[in-house]
Amino acid sequence: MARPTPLSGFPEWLPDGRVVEQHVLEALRRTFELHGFAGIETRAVEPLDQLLRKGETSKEVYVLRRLQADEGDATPDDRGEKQLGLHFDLTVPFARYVLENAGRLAFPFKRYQIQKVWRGERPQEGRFREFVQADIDVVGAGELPYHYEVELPLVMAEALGSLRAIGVPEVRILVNNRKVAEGFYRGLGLGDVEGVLRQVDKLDKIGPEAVAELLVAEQGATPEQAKACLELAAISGSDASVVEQVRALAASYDAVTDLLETGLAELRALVEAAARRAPGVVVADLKIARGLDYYTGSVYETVLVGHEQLGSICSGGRYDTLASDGKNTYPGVGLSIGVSRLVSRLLSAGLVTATRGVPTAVLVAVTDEETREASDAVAAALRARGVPADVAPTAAKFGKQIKYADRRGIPFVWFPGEPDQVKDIRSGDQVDADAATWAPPADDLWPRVVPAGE
RNA sequence: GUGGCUAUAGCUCAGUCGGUAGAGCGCCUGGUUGUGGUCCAGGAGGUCGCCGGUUCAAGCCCGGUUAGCCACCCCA
Repeated sequence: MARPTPLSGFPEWLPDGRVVEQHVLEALRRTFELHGFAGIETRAVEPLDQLLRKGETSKEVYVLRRLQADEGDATPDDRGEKQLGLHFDLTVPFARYVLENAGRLAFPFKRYQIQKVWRGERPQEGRFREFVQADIDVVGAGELPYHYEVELPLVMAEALGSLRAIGVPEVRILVNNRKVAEGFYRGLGLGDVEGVLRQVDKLDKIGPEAVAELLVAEQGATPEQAKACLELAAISGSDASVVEQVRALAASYDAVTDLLETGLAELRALVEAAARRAPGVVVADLKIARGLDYYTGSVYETVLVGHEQLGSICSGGRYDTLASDGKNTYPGVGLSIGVSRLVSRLLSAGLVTATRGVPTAVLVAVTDEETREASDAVAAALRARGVPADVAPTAAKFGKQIKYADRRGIPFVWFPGEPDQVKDIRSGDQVDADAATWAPPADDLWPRVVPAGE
């Protein structure tokens, strides 16, 4: 078979990268559980019509097809079967799960879900077609108290903060409130809120002049309305003063609306709570607009400080109708971490490293094949006491056996003998040892993830 | 989906004016009788992405194709 070429957008890490990824996943799971989120996993596929319903904005969905189903067969639709697609986020499957199990769940329901998702997009650095998301949501039956919109981003701040120890950069959670943007634009007399937001979102890329031109050309705004939009987008800060700035700006354009006031009250509550509980992490930024198609309240976007170009690594928001069966609606709020995007940057930028790519802490050397059993016995004794041990593959010269360990980052090589000896191949120290009692230093027992350079 | 760039050894890459391939790293062996990393000597390893064209001759020029990278779009 010819050598396979890598498939772009379907990332695969080497063993030491996987160590990093698993550490990240483990840390996130722990924080989520500390905050009372229950873990679930949903199937990889959903009916295609369900997948396309939500953010119908040209979601690239991978469709599932049976190889045996050739052209002669009726299409699934003809047979009354549902076309299936791989899910492209965890929110849509969760909404379906909530409806399906509403009678057996207790609301408000807090859940986390860490799974792969698939999107048929053009890959780039940090943009994948298959990637892992770590998602937390709270969903209520009929109602969902506002304070969850404050708490969820703080849980994420804590989760990402727990990764600082391994060298993950500081994060900044940028927040906005859809009611503020919508109330302001409507107050100005601009009806196409989403259209305006889409243009404003380009600010960082094309600059204020170009955005103003687009607002006039594409959204039919007057130059004055465009100017007001840019002024709103320019407001940011981490305390309640941003609320006053927005209100003053709106007043100056005579654009204060009830919706705006509602949104400002919510934004104020979020910013004030965040300033107390996670100082410096949450920043109100009135130009945050993305994903607003179904968000109805707070929206969040998270960047790694110093890696803003990577884009958001954790986004989400409040939606009044996460799910609805016609009779009952289930409002929710949630955020999702792009684990693959985060991990790929950690690895490619050399921010974190694994101390080794194999679990093995001790390689037991084999003197000759006749005495391999003695080496096996040593390994068994070590494993019985929780020390990951491997036995050399061949009774090669000891130099080669040491090299085998060195190549893999295994810190200790064990030499059976009278008495046994164990060598720390980093320092070269070699001492007598007994497999029934010897243990490596705690730091060497399992692979660890540490900031690069340590 | 749109645009630009790239494709040569396991990896990173050179390859001039068209004349049937090189380096570094890695890998294997040895430097004498069981202890790696440095050093020295030797060695293995390539249908130059694929298909076609021009030419006496193509890694090099032309067309196509596939894949990868980057930007846009959008997003985690």
